[in-house]
Amino acid sequence: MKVTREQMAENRGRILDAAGKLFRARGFDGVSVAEIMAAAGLTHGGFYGHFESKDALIAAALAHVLDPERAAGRGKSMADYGATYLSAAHRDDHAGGCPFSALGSEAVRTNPEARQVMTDAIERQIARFSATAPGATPKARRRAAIAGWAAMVGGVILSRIADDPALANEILKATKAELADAVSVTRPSLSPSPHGRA
Amino acid sequence: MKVTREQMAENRGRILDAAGKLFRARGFDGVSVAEIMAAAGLTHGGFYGHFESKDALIAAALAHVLDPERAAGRGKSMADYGATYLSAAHRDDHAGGCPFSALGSEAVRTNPEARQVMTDAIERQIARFSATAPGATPKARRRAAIAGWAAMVGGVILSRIADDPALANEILKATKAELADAVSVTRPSLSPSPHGRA
DNA sequence: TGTACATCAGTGAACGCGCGTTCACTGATGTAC
DNA sequence: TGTACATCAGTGAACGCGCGTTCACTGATGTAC
Repeated sequence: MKVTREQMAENRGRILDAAGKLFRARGFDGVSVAEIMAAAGLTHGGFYGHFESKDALIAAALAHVLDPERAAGRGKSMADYGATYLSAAHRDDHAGGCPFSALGSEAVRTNPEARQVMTDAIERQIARFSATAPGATPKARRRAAIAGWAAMVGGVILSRIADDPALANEILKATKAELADAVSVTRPSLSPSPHGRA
Repeated sequence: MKVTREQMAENRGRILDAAGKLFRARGFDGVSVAEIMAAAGLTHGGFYGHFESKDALIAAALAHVLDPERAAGRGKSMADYGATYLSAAHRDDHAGGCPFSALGSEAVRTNPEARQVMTDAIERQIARFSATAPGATPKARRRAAIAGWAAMVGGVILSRIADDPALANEILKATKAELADAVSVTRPSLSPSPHGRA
């Protein structure tokens, strides 16, 4: 049965929402097209009216989740962002959390469209962090932004792998603390009075 | 046709080698039992004489790759280890590289045995890095060891995702440089003359 | 505004395929004498 | 040391299942008049 154009657009959105959550929770290979469609309140046969293939959905779902218009914590500094990112709440929220920590090592092997979507998101994240990262020059701040982003992603992944809750929490806390120090501590450099944010 | 006990042990070793490489290169779901057996020079039917299931192989292959007796760069300081870890050579060597950067986000969803194997390896890595990480106290060094390890894992994963070679290499270089700085730079603290390694 | 009909979003059965796993069989091994 | 035979590692066909994808069909939509 045909459906209104608005209904169809809403259905597409629900497919993307469901795919974004399920992929992050269980991985690209851990979720079937039929499960995603069921989670969106539809039957699997209609899928190919919305997307060309499961691969195309992967790329579209990542673009949906990483949409800069909908990005979480947009006004936050790198330090604040890092504190939230490295929280137990974010670590435990696989389905709703960052796609890089949820799907990072799998994303390496997805299709070129999805890789491109993630590459753009990495560049955007670095550019955003560069504004509030520590350092006397734009170059130094960008460098700190990249290393900080790497520590966040690695920290959450390692914390999620760790079976022992104490170790898992320690990883989060340690990474968060080092990140906070890097941002707040004045690094000794050639110029004794740093020009970066104190 | 039966085979000598030594031959059987060697076959098991070849299965573990092949599984370790193929899983890192293509992911747990991206490789079939038959492919692993073929890579080990055997046919798939014999697999269940060596392992109870594919899940059991995943745990055994991770334990094999992460075996502390065979660990790479055992004598290296955290700084040296990080420089090698964050090299283009390691990033490009998916099959022979670190299982955490190759399989990190998938490992979160594997079986409890495999999780346990990886948890032990994380703890060992932290303990090892703690010996040469920067910091005035054991606590501070352990903290730096954890954050450094997180940055290494995250840095390689992000560099591998990045489709643009310039960005991919920049991520490696930036993370490596920040790590080197953290190790070499004397952090200002309450005590003006730091007790940690200079 | 009301009617007639072409369009097409969604349904659900069916497809072909590859996977993990099982099993009857083979023939070399290694033990008992 | 030599022989007879029970054991069992490896083979390859076969299994059942779930997956991505296709397709004939349905019936509400939305357009042409």
